Amino acid sequence: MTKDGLSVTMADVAKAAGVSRALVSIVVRGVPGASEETRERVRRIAAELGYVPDQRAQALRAQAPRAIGVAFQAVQPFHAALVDGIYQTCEPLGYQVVLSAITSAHGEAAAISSLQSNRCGAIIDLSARLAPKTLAQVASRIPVIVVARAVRAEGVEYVCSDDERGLKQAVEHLSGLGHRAICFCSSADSGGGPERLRGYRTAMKAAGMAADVVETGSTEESGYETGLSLLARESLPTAVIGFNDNCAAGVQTALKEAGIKVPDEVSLLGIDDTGIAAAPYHQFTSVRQDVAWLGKTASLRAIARLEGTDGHRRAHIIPTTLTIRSSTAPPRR
Amino acid sequence: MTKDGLSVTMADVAKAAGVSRALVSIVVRGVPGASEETRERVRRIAAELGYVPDQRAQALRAQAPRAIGVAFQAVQPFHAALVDGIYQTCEPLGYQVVLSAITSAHGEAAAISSLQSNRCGAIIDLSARLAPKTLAQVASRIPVIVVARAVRAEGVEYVCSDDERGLKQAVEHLSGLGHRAICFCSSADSGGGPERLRGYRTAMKAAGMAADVVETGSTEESGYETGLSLLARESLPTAVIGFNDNCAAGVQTALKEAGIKVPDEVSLLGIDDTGIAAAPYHQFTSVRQDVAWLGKTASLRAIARLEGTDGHRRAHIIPTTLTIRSSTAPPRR
DNA sequence: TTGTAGGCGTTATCAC
DNA sequence: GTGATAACGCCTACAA
Repeated sequence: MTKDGLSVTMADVAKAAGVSRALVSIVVRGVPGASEETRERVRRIAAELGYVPDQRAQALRAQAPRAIGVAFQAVQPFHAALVDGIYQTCEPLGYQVVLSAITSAHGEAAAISSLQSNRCGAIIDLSARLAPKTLAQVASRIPVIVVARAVRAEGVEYVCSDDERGLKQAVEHLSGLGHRAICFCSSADSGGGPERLRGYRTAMKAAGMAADVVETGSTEESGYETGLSLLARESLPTAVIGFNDNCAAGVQTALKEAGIKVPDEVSLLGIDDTGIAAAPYHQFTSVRQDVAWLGKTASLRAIARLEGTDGHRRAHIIPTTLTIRSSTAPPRR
Repeated sequence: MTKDGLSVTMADVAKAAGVSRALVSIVVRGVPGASEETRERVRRIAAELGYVPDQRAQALRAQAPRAIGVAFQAVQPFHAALVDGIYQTCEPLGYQVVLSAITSAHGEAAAISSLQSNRCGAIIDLSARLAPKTLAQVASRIPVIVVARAVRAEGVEYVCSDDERGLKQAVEHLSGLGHRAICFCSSADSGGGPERLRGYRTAMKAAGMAADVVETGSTEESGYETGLSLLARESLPTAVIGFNDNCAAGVQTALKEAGIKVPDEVSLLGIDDTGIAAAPYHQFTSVRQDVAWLGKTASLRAIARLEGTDGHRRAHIIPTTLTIRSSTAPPRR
């Protein structure tokens, strides 16, 4: 039972054990300087009292910051996977992960500011939408690593997938199967949007095909709308690349409702290779982003910058791979 | 430019402005005790230096904790909405929100422990899977509020939707339409699972119908599997209630693939009323959980317990409502 | 093996 | 209107 709701402190443990605070510190940290007997007794009393070291006091005392701040959007499954990867990399290395969510009530600026006031040594921003100038200002004080968006701002590093090359892989896969009419659902505003579009155009040109771009969004719903617009055409393309898996799923639903079979009549390709692509009734061929690698790279860069062991770099481009499933096949003659 | 990468402190501002630290404190907090002229100058210099108050030091100095800890799973869209609601309630009231993610690399116990060592005054657990005894132990030191799971543990409060009544609403809606063969996809292990099942059984009995329960999971994939198992029966039920919207979506996909039309041949009902249910090509009738209300209630309880203004209560049950869309209709004769 | 002193950044109290 | 001083909980020296 704690006294008056206040949390139990190191001094409480020391008093209860009849030793000094420093000794308690030695024991809980497991450093040499105490007899095994004392160690045992102090540990037992600490456990009885429910003592938990105060991280904030520890951090305040510490010279160098040992916390990595992460600004993320809770609604994004992609972010969830990245956060997981960041924990996996940072905690074993002894770095605390401090989270700040970007929500409607708590924007990106508030999230970053909260991370700053928690004295994080570096910030990983999974959803950089702020003006480059603003980010540069933050970066002049704390190392900033942006994930999944190519931000050109002074002092800001970014880590993202090689979207351009990913689209090239997608187009080459389809053209290798014999497709000549390949439509790309583009979403210019989304992260990686410009790169994906550029990669598509370049690859189509290289293969001697005419580009066929439809502007859409990154949601399943917008994919569905796009699917309807394709069905309204005189003739369907033989293959469609969704902006991402969500979008491809929406396209598929629209096609299915119209009785168009995938891949018999139209081949369908997603991007990101999320759980949706792998679901048994989708089985999309998809351009895979290596989320674990992205998270690990961002973490390691954050730590390197924090420790000052390494200078600033601008970009880290992570390769993509193509996961081939049953949604792509040669076109019907 | 900061010196040596160390963050700028109140003392730095004081020195640069040629005043004492206490005066800087007065200015940044906006409390009376400084001339408007000085105020202006200090503020300007603080901004130039990029001074941000150290929250950890503030908290250390403060007598009572003013932080609410939240343990959540980033992969859950439901949690994202709750976190949003918690920010919306806590921050305007002057409480800091401290997040700790529950991931594969960082389990529930680690998340709670991290919250404790950050000296949060109360913990909101969105994903309580720990043994009640373990939770009770935590609750003996810090107020614990569990969301979306009825946890019977000493000292633990929980806030959840009235799942039992929600299922009753669902069954009554269907029986009102004339359905007599209503199948429920149950997921006993998920949050609210037992309550939903109980509500279904009670309502079916009250309506004089035989219960028809299929065990499934909470994912779209498991719904798809369940859909296949229903198709293998001699005759389909005239209505199916998915364990949640994901599950219902999976069932729908399986039915559609087999050429079964919703709601013409089978009525389909989801639970949670997420974006999936509202999507144009699903349009599920769904039992709505009031996520904003859940988040607000959990936050207010956490604050009340932290401030000690209010004693412990056990449960807070939030009513559900039925959102009726086009996936439910009278059965075919 | 154990205890003492000092300081991390902040704020509250009290003199000036 | 302003400036010293102490204290929050912890850790690193250093002294006993």
